[in-house]
Amino acid sequence: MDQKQKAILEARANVLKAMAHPTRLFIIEELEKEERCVCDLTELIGADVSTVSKHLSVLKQAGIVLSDKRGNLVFYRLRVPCILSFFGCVESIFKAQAEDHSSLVK
Amino acid sequence: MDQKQKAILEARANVLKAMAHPTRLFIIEELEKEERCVCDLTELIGADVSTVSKHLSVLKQAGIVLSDKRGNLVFYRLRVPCILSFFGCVESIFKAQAEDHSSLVK
DNA sequence: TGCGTTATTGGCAATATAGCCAAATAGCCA
DNA sequence: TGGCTATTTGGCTATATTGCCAATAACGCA
Repeated sequence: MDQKQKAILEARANVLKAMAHPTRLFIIEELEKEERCVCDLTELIGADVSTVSKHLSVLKQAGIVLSDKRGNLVFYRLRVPCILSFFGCVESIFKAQAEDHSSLVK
Repeated sequence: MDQKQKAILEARANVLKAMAHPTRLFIIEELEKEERCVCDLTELIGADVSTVSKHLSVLKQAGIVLSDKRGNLVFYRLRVPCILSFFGCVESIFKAQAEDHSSLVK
């Protein structure tokens, strides 16, 4: 693992780490539909505003979302449209697990 | 966020969390090429065997890899082939970041 | 059987993360 | 300006993660 490769792997890991939380995945799914203000997301998530704000800042730091202040509200949106296409693969992991279990039952 | 959705998001987050470490991403890349024993991976990574073993067990727990003991060696391989296709999207995040920076410089 | 090799597990210290409350900040409008 | 709303930040505690060393387990071979 040379230095350059290490840097690439760290950068990728940072993006994944930012996504690796249920609340943040939820936010990503919501923003996939349309941009949202912090207040809407807070309502949907049902946690403290400060908690939601911190999750958003993690996503922003990782380059996953962009924010846009308009008047009193801050709107967030996805920076790249592809994030969710990620999950075809993740789902195939679950499928493989299910198959393994069913073969145990046989 | 109902209970069912929450469970799905948690399951996905677990897979991402398992991937979200430079060493584990490296392992995934190596296993994409071919299966590997713990000793080879340890050599390539340059950490303590116990550390590598624990990373592997995180990947296994998450359903990302499978292991196979043959004689004295334990070989690991990817459970699903698509893991790395993940990164087209991640890379597009970096690209977007680079573009933003260059537009600042203008 | 006993030794050397490979891998996993337990335990520990250092560090990072999550979520809440409270305080600070920013913008609107009367 | 003063008060109201929306958001971010600081501070705290609880919990999780990382990586090393030491101990244990599993296997092959002399």
